[in-house]
Amino acid sequence: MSDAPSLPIARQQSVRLVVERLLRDRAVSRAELARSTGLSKQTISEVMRDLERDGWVREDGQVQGSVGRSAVTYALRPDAAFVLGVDLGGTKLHVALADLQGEIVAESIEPTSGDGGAAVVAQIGRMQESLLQQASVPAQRLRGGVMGSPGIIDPASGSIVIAPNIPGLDSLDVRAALRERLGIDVAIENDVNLAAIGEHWRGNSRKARSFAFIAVGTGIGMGIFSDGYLVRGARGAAGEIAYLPLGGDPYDTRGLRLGTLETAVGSVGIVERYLGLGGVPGGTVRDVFDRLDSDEAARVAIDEVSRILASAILAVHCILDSEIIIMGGSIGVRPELKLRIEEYLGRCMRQPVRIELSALGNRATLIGAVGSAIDLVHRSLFGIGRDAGPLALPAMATDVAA
Amino acid sequence: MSDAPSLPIARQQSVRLVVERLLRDRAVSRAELARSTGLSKQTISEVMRDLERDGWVREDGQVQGSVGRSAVTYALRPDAAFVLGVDLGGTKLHVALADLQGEIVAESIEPTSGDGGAAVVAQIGRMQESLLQQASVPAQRLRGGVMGSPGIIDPASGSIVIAPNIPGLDSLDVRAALRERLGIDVAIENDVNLAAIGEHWRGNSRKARSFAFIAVGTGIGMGIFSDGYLVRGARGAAGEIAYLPLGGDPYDTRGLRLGTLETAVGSVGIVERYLGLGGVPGGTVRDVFDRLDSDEAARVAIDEVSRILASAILAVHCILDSEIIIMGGSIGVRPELKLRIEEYLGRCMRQPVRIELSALGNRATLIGAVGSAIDLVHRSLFGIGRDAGPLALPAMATDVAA
DNA sequence: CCAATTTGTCAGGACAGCGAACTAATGCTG
DNA sequence: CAGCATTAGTTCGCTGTCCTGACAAATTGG
Repeated sequence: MSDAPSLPIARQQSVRLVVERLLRDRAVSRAELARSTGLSKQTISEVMRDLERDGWVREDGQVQGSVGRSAVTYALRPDAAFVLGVDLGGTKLHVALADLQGEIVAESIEPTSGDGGAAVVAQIGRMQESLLQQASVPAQRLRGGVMGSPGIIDPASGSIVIAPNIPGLDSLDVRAALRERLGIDVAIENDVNLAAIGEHWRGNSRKARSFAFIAVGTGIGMGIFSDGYLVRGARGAAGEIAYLPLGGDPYDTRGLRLGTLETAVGSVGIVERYLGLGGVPGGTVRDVFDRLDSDEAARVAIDEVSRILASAILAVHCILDSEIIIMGGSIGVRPELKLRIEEYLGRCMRQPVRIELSALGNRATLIGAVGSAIDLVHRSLFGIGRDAGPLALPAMATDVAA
Repeated sequence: MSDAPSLPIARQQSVRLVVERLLRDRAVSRAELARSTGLSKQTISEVMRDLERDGWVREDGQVQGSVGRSAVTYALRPDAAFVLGVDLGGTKLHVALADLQGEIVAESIEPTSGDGGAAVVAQIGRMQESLLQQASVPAQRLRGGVMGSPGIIDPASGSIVIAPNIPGLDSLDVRAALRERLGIDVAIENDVNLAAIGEHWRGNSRKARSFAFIAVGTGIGMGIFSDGYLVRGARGAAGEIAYLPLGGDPYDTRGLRLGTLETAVGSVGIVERYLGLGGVPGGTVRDVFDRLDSDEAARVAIDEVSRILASAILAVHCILDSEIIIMGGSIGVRPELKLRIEEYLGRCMRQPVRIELSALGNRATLIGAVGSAIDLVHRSLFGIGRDAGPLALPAMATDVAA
């Protein structure tokens, strides 16, 4: 905090090099730091003295080299700062408090307030205070946060353009309101994009620099990583595959309104399809899946949905050449669906793309929010990867690439 | 050249700041540089003295401020270094020699040698020597090059994985062979990607940070920019929209082999479609377009192609949220096609994406190669934007964003 | 217990960058 | 036309980072 603004450029650079190294390996000795950064031993000593004085690092054990004096190793203090991750859904509001290592120290879920944007901001504020108290974290240690929300977020301003589920959220300057109420800067990002970030950080696409996360549930959406960077698009609407012209006629007015693909494979579409095939009325998507083995209509319906999803994945893969596709969302994580999609993919691709189920399930957005928040805090404190835009996450804590 | 390796980090940083500013505005005074970089006047003076001594910049006129002493302005010397741009097509080989400002000082076209990869490399070598002589440029001033080729280029190694038109090119280490023969480092990139870079640099998408360049000709391909970066994909196959599951059945074996979309709207597909509608046999795509007003079969055929292309553009736009779509390639640049596509887009999108024709035509790849080569040389000389991968072009000369 | 090796600190020097004072050039004004 | 305000660019002295080299401290192996 006190160092970033005032320190001269040269020292900032040195600090940055040291911190970047410390982010990769938990415990590093001063001598090792000197070797790997190319700085001299004294420079390292000085930097470490300052970092330790300000509470950013601490001694963390020793290391016995085969011969010679043993070295004291240093590690970042996970409790040097904390971040807030928020998953704002239409029905549930999930807030987590985590330290700089990504360890969640407190979290809570509440039904989302139905009284509009300002009430939701106040609710988040109350939950934040409760979590801070619960984990005995002083408020000034909280250094930033990220909130995921359905809808479209303008990449330039970071404000919500379209918020489908929460009335009055798009008319409010949520970011300013959150800063006012919480006392920290909170970046806002599309929930599916954050889920993709979560899977990249702690999930099933950790090693992939190019992948897509497809969420199939009530609606359908996608988060895209390309070369390790989140793809947002010109207006923050990249990955809105609800409107893909597959599974129906894109010139139909209904597809124009709700999205052709979403109409075909969203939860409403699946149930309608099942009924159209003579299925038993009065059930949900869950029931359709449960009847897969006994009910021919269910089998055919899910088969058709899988076929459409496979062609959507083919389309995505053609355009993005992703290394892996992660399936998420309440419907997307069903293994029965994955099996069928893989079968169809085998019939329309020479080298079918790898499909994996989300490892984080309904926590993906929350974990992505925490990960992004940690990255943002690192960036603001040490200027790491400052050339990259916010939430680009190329130098993320777990990114092992040199 | 001689400065980059030996200079201390702080000075390199200063030089980099100065050069980045000079790349944006042609002529800048020292006082202005001091203000915009935040460095002190003396530091600027010293940096400029060194740069001028080494031949990178020169005095370039004066400027009259409304009041006060007039300032001497400096500009980068365009002739400080030269680059080679190569467009390697299946039938034509196009090579250009350009200075650091992107001014092409000599260029030539030859039929591509039919004797395979090694012969092509030798041919490029001969053309390079001829161009250097023609423009009286000493060989040591040539500092780098970029070559565009159809096929898939591995993003990690930069070598050609699949080269459809030139036999023996994929088995050869083209990059090493070119370095050996030309004496410079030559990066290789997909031709459509380079065309997209060309349009971004000097064409119709100059201000767009997210756009797609779609080339429709014998085949169909796409180059993608997202947030100012070229999207390559995991294996360099991003933008291979030939396989999009539109305009046909993706589970058909023919679509699997040739690509569903390409089968439908490639030149062969257009002619076949025209014949199937009862058109006059024995013509080319050009003839079909020429008969648009007189021949009902031609009108319907082009209409259907436009409808399919519109849905492809819709698919691309859903996934990428591009600001603008540039149409290129021998078929893609036809205004008749653009008109019809726009009509269909108006019927399947609430806010139709902007469509523009390529401003560079069949020179797009060559110009993109020159632009990337200049960017690479800037990068290697001054370490500009070193965090970004090769050819990412975020700090390109014409990029006005701060 | 000593030699070898590695860790970490203590000086001294080199140098980039800054601030302030100063000189130089230009336009405006009385 | 002289003087003043303003801007451009230089010289000088200072601060602070970083490096080299020497040295003390700690640890292992013989």
